[in-house]
Amino acid sequence: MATKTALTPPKAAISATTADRRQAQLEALIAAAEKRICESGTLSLKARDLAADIGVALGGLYNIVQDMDALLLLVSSRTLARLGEAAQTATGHLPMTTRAEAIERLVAVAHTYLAFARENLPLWRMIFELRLDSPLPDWAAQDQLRLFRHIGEPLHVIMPDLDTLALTVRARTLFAAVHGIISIGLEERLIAVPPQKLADEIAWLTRAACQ
Amino acid sequence: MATKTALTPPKAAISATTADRRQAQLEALIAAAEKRICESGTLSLKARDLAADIGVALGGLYNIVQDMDALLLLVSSRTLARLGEAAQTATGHLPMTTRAEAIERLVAVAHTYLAFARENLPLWRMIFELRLDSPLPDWAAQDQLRLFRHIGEPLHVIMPDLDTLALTVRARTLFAAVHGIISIGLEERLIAVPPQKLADEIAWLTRAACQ
DNA sequence: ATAAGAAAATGAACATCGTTCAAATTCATT
DNA sequence: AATGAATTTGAACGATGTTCATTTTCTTAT
Repeated sequence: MATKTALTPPKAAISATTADRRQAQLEALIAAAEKRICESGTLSLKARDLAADIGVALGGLYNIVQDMDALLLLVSSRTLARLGEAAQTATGHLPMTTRAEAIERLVAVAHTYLAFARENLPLWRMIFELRLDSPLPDWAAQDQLRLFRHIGEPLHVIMPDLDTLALTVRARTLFAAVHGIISIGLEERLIAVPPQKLADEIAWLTRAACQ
Repeated sequence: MATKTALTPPKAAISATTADRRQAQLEALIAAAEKRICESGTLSLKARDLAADIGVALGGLYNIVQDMDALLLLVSSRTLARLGEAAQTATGHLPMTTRAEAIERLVAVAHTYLAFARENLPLWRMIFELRLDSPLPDWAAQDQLRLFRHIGEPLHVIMPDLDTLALTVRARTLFAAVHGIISIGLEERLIAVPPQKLADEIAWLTRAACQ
């Protein structure tokens, strides 16, 4: 398989069209999955529907993607990338030279996270519902770690005494706390913080954690 | 059905044995489900296995319980009850007359929650993974609301200025924050707080929120 | 005690899934 | 135009939760 492909490097044009078709199929598949997840939730995402969406036989899905989990991981990665862009455009320009500025930037990051979760609820849920059998691939791990700079950098200004390790732990604690409030809040569980109070409570907690 | 049973109150002995058998079956079913969840996780809980466990035909399950979700709700309720007992025995005796005492009691409640989640991981996860189609029954709602007194009472001492509504919201915020830290932490996700630092970080956040 | 009738238990059948794989089809090269 | 490889197909498989006609058990009245 891999050796065969390696033996035909001169025929670049043909190899390219084949590979490009696969890539196009993959992107169509990811797009179809995203659309269906947004419209009906991850739970009702069905292999047969996706195959029909992109005009491929049922079994053809498994030529494009290893299995359903692999597809969900790709969707997840794309969602995380969009979250990163949202954080960058919404908070990247905010100053954080002073401690007070850094705190407000952290509040802004948290609010951006809330807004993103609200506007992408099914896709956002999927990220945390996904339970992989195999270990997380490196590229997916990098996706997640990169996002933490949006928390780590302001936090470094706010808590300058903490060493790198302690700062990492503290960033994760703060993220998990805010995530918990949003997660339970947007699930509209019985014991959830009411939706219209989420932003205030998140700001309160973030500021309290920074004092 | 219900009218029939109501029409035979004098035959208490017979009615009782029939009803008692159902109750015994139900309890056996719940116990079997708990055991299987603890051993292999909620995901691999199968109707056929449970039927075999309690010595009933596959279809017989649906004479005992409406469907799988109803069973999971019963298991969930039982787990919440045990969590309530754990909180009561571990923190019920701690003083909370002064503000400092109330804060430490809140930290103790959070640590009890962490310990319970650790020791009952699959059952504890199930509570939050459960997504019901039908609305939560009242008795299940009461199960959850009752638990919040363990947070609300100390919090009332710590934040005496807050009215009842604000206090409820604040209690839910604090719970959700701590829950988020534990939830992500015990899932051992990439971005989780490391397990051995969970207790410290939870204590830090709880105290920070109370200053 | 026994038969009739009600209640409960049974397990085969159904609809839905994700996934596989032998067969058919398409494509590229000679 | 033919040959051989690569790709696509969709029927089939094994699980799974749930249903329901049939069988079995139990209760009650004679």
